[in-house]
Amino acid sequence: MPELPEVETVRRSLAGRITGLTIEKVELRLPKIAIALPGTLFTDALGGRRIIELGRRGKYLLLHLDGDETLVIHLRMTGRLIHLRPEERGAPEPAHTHAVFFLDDGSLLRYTDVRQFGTLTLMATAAALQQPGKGRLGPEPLAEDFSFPDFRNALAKRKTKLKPLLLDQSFLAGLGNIYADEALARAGLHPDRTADALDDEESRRLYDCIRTVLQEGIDAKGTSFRDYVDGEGRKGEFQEKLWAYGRERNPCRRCGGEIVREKRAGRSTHFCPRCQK
DNA sequence: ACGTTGTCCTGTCTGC
DNA sequence: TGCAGACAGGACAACG
Repeated sequence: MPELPEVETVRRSLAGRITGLTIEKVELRLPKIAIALPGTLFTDALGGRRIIELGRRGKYLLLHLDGDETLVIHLRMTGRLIHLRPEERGAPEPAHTHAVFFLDDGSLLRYTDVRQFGTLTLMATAAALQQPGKGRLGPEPLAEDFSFPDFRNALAKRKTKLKPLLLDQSFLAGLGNIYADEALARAGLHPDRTADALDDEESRRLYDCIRTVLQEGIDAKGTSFRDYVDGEGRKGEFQEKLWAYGRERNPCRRCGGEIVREKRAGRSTHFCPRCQK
């Protein structure tokens, strides 16, 4: 599941390969995944556009194009964006390839998605930077201006439990099920704790652990628990460093207690009942 | 404001 | 072994 560290890794792996190239043609095999500006055809709108820069906001990958428009890509769970150099473009096309971008250096960008949940949306760059999805996005957890006092104040305003709160993209952008569980595990906080009941020290731990776990995820080039690979088709390594996610019935790395997996808000939630209080 | 459920989708796993 | 059903989940809508 591409979360912030995975999307950032895709961004970095693609940036050096496709920045500055022009999209000559797009083949869209599954039209429902693509959304263009009203009254325009997605494939027509992208042809001839130059890729200026690759950005990211939360879990959204942003391909900034000339003409002040941006292709907003959300990979959801199983989306993949793989770049093939000119000499690699004969490689067999994977199943579930929904869009192919032909670039002017002879290379290809293939978009595949088994579950068809991901989306490609073309919109004005200003709109993409402000709000790439339907709802408002919360702060970027790794940005310099994401301060502890702000986070502490935001926590104090919310009566909801930590697990659903961390998954709420309007509260904080970029955490998904894996990194939410990891941040809570590292912070030693129970997923059912109520946000406004955290004291200063606990809030500080959560703030620090969210940032640490995301940065370590990026450093390890993402978590390849099931499907995820970067823009060059490479798996990440953070799955080897997880404390909680996917480790049910295994010993807690901090206290040796048994990690459990229980449903919270419809999602599997992994934690150590002994040391996450 | 908060919590839950349903929707989308298909590959993989589980149970009989 | 084969098949049916459950499960995985990010964003969003709808409802209580």
